Amino acid sequence: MENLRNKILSYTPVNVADMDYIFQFYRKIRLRKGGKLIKPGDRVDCFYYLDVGCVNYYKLEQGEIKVLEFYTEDVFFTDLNAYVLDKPATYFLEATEDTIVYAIEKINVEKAFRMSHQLERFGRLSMQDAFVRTFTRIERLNNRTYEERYLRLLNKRPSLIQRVPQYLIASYLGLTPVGLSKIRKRLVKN
Amino acid sequence: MENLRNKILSYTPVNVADMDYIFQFYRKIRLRKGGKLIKPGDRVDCFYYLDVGCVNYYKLEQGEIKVLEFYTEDVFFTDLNAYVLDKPATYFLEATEDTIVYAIEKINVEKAFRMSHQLERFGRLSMQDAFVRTFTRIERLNNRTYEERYLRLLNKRPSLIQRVPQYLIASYLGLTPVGLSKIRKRLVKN
DNA sequence: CATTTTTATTAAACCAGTTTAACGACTTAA
DNA sequence: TTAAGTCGTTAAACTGGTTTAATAAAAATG
Repeated sequence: MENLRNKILSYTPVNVADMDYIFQFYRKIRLRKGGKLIKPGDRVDCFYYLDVGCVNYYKLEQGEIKVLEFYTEDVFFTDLNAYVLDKPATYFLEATEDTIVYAIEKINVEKAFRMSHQLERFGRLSMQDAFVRTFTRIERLNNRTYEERYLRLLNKRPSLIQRVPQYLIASYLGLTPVGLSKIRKRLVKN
Repeated sequence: MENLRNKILSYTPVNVADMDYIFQFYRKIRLRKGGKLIKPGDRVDCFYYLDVGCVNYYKLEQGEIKVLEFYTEDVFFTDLNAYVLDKPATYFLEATEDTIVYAIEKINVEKAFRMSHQLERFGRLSMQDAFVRTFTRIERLNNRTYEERYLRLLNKRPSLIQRVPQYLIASYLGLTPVGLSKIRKRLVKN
C-alpha cells in the first residue's frame, strides 16, 4: 500500500497517526479481467484507489456501450455521482485486465475526514484534482475533432491503446468502431 | 451577502467566528454587461460567487467563440484550471448582463481553510459538488444528439435561452448558429 | 489444434451537421 | 432618422461521420 500512501502525501502532509487511522479502513481487492466493482443498481459506498491494472467506467445505452473513462495506475475513482448522491449506480466499473484496487467505505471516509483536518484537506485537494482532470476532458470533447482527439490520446496515454480493445477506445472518443478504423486508415496514408 | 452565507451553510455547518473570518476577505464586484473578470493571460487569483446576473465562461479559438459554461445565480466559479495550477488564464469570464459577484483571493481561501476545519470541509464539499455538475456535463456531451441537448437545456435552464443570445447557446451546445437554427425549425414543424 | 467467438477493416448508401453567402429584422449610435 | 452593426433564418453544396453488411484476422476455448 506504499503507492497509496505516497499518493495521499503528494497532496498534503499527513501525520503518521492520521495516516494509520485511515489505513485501517482500506482493504485490498483483486479483480480478474472482466471482474466488476460496480454494476447498475448497486449501492456505491466505496471510494477506490487503482494500484495495478485498468478499470473501464462505462454504461450500456440501448445495448450500446458508452465508455466514459479508463482508470489506470495511481488514481482515485468511483462512480462519483452515485457515491455522492447516494443513488443506485447507472455505470459499470469493470476491470479490462487483472487489477488490484484498494477500497474504503464512504462511512469511514467521512469518519476519517471528520477526525483529521489534514485528511479533510487531502480530500479537498484530491477532489480539486479530479475536477481539473474532468474539466480538461470537457475542453477536449468540446473543441476538437475526432481525429485530433485520437491523436491526443495516442500521445497522452499511448499504453492505453495497447491495453484496451479498439472498439472501447472508439466509444471513449465518442465514435463508432467503423469511424475510428477510417480515421486510422486516413492517418497512415498521410 | 446573505445568499453567500446560506450557500456556504448549505454544504456544512460553520460556526459564527469562522464564518466571520472568511467573510472579511470577500469583496463585492459589480460588472456591467460585457465587463470581464478574467481574460487570457491574466493571473487567476480569485474564487467567485455569483450573486446576481450571468457570466459567460468562454475562449476564442481561431477567432471563434467557444462557450464552456454560463454561470448564473448562486454558484461558485472561477477559471479553475488556471486558479489551481497557477497558470495564466486561457478563458474569458465575461458578464452577459449586469452582474454582481463576490470575490475572495486564493491566498485568503487557503488561510481560511488552514485556520478552520469546518471551512476546509466546506471547500471539499463544494468542490465535490462542482465535480458532480461537471461530470453530468460530460455525460450529456458524450451521449446525446444536438437536438436532445438543446431540448434538455430548454427544460433545465429555460431562463438561459431568454437571457443569452442564440449564437452563444449554439456554441455552448457545440454547434454553429446555422445548425441551431435548423434544429429549432425542425422542432416547431413537429 | 480445430472450432468458435471476438475484434478490426472495408465498402456503399445515407444523413446530420458544416460552410458560405444572402437577406431581413432589430438595435445602436451619430 | 438614417446609417451601421448585430442577430437569426434560409438555401445550396459539401463533408465527416453513421449504419448495415460482408469479410478477414486474431484470440479464446474445449
